[in-house]
Amino acid sequence: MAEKPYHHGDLRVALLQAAEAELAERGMEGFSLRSVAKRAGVSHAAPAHHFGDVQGLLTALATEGFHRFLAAMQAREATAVEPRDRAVAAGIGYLDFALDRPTLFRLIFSSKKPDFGNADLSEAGNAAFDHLVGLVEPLGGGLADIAALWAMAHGVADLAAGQRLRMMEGMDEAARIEMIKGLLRRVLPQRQPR
Amino acid sequence: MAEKPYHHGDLRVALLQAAEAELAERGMEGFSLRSVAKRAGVSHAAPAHHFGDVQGLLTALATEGFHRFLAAMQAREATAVEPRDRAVAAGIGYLDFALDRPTLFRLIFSSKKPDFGNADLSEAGNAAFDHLVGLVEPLGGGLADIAALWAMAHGVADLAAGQRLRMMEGMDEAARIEMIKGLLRRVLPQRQPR
DNA sequence: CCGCTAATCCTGACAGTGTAAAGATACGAG
DNA sequence: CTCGTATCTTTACACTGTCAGGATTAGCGG
Repeated sequence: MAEKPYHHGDLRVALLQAAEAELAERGMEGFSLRSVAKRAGVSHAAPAHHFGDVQGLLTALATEGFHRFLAAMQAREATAVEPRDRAVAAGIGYLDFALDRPTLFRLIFSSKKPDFGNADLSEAGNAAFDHLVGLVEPLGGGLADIAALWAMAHGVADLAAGQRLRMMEGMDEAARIEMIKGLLRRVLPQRQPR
Repeated sequence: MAEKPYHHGDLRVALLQAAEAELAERGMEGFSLRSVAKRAGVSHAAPAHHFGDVQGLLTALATEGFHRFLAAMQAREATAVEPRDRAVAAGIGYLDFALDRPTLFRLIFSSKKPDFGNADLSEAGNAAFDHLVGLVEPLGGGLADIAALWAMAHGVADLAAGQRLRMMEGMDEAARIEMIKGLLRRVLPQRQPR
């Protein structure tokens, strides 16, 4: 158990953790590769070997971000059984992720730094999208219904991540969730009349 | 008419134009103050006198961005008369702005670089928000209805700005607009029954 | 028209950034 | 045990934002 072993042993995941912490603290704008390396206790050029350049690091981080994003939706869905309730719950999970990790949310949806042509990242993103599609399907929804749920969930989440929903700040969490659920229900396909 | 007058004469607006062009070409991430200065044909330290630092420049640019954002909504509203149609049209204008100037849209809604505590910027942002509120008011809508319209319009616009709405890319503009109008109508307060 | 102040712009410097090249170290297969 | 190779460090370079100080000129009272 040397103080400073020349070989870290698990630098790749250590760098990803450090990058996420750095992103959470200093934000997407003030993100620094050298600072990430310092946080991981390693020289500033060490990340290059694992990720190539900063884009490679952020691409890997975004991939992990999409996995957590999907997990956040699924966690909320587990509390519901009816298809409509599950779709609404997924929207709440969408918001959860944006509130818990706003910078990761921005890295995934509003940044151009990751390489979205990367196979792993693309796959992770498609998985999240396909999951949303699968939620609308049992409701007999079409393309417009998928877009509706997605846009509403994303709109709420992105505004919340940017702290642009001051109207929500005065409410306690339960009331806030109930209000968002109401918004999401508006856009779901209505039960067929008759 | 000297070749290079020592005093530019109108450097402030020239820098703002250069900054906007730079933002459109290289994106929010690769934005460089020195490059903006070079584009305006001026030394790298010249902007400091007019804007202080890069945050000052981006704050001024964001302020102008909010004005154009509001104008984009109003331009679409002019084509409608009914209150409901006006609210829907505003949503289309929201999308117009995000598609025409995605990086400016991101500067305003997804960046932390501008100083949103700045009086001018704050006022410009509030004006846009207040305008949205004024659109929902004649519909008898409450707080939830404002949030609904805002979130739906913002969700569509932000996804479009990030080119995450591939389902829309195959459609011609008229069909796309008609689809978005349908999404926006979903969230507006329904006509009171009876 | 003169002269002075203040606004405007430039030059030079510094710390910090990402990345590439080359050297140091240690792991693991043979 | 040896040696190739993966891993990490050191060094260097161009670029960034910001600051200090100097150069230029516009504006204006006299």
